[in-house]
Amino acid sequence: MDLGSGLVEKVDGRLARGDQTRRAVLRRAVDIASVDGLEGLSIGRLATELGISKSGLFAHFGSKEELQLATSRAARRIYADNVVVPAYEVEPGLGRVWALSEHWLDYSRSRVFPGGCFFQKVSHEFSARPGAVHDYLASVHSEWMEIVRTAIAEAVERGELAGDPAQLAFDLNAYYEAANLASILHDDVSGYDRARESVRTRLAAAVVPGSPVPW
Amino acid sequence: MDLGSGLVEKVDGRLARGDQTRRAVLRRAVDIASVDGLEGLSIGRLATELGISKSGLFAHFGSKEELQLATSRAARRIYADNVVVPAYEVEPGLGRVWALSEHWLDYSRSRVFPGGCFFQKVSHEFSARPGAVHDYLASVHSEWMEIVRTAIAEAVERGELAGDPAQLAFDLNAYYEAANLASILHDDVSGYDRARESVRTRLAAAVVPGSPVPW
DNA sequence: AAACTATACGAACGGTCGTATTATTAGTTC
DNA sequence: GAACTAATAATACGACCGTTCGTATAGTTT
Repeated sequence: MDLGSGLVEKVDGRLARGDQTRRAVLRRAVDIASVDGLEGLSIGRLATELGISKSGLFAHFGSKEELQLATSRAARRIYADNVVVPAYEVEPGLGRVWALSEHWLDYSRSRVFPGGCFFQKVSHEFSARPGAVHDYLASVHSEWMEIVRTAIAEAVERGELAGDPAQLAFDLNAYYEAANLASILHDDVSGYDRARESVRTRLAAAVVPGSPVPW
Repeated sequence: MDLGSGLVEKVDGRLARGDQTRRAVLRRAVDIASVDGLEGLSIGRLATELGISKSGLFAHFGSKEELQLATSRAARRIYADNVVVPAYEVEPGLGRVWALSEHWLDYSRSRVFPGGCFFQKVSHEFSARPGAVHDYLASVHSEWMEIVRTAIAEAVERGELAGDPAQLAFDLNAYYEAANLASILHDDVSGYDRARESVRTRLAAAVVPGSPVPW
């Protein structure tokens, strides 16, 4: 997963003033959007909460859609930092698949975004609408599913797992999403234990006998 | 599942004029909300699309929140008619569990609501917000999970399935939801086959040996 | 026929939305 | 310190939001 190295910095590493603002805006924007969605994220509200002017904020993005896209890109970055990067520190194979699951559930449970998984929220919001935001969110979804599928495929290649990687990736991701929704909707974290158990059972059923398991 | 027999009719079975309007409004409202959410469902837009006045429409509900609640109740009715009722025509046991899965996936695939499952959409929209709409959607979610869990528990009692009904219900529901999102986000129905396969495999692993299977 | 109720209408309210234009400030460079 | 540029603010616009009000029309009841 390319994290995008486009940090706009001055030569000495300090951020230009405009980028500080932009960064602060996006930090707040992803939090708001995870609760109220990308449409509920209004420019006026965002400016008020940050104590800056609406027009000044608007000048950074040029349009509402660009703000939504920038917010989604910022969220992807945070998502990558909290889920993908830590899992990639584990050796490829079953261990990494397990790490992906654990980090995903932790990422949702610990409310890295206050409204739960940012992409769950806004992907549903834009799922049936045309436009650049929909397309970007669909691409992030595909990218994520490919990451899970690849991790599983590596475990299969190593002889630790058996079965169709795409099918297994579908199942694991389904557990994550279901736990995320249930926990937010009912303000109850028990869904994460359910999901963890589902992941463990599903993986156990696909483990090649004799392989060591990470749980 | 109580479908609510509160049909407001005149003695001869004809609907009063106001209820005809109300019914037409809600029929359109659930479709709009399944695409653009319950916040994207604006009173002005709804009135324009139906060719009636904004104020006349508004008088039927009294507030935006009441319209959202009425829309959600109408959607629940449609959901029950398309998923729960047909499945309940099958004898309790593994067959009914399978029927629930098949009808759910059909309900989503056939776009009973143009934006996919109404409750998937709006549950995410209101998952992190307080209010009566959130509470109602949470109760519908619980009600649905209980329906699935009970159907599974009946199959366990009959000796057709083994395992924790709540855990199994969590898994099956997760497959439904994941298929729904993937199919809408990517405009691709292949997720339904994935989900069907996941359901079949998951149930097969829980079937008590010797029991006949419905697939 | 008269009285009453249910239903729908048009106009307007204050507020917020996204957006555009213009002015003012702050930072950097010579 | 002056000149220039980048960043932020001020102000305003038209559109739409949910909501309220007063009124007209249709249906029902007496």
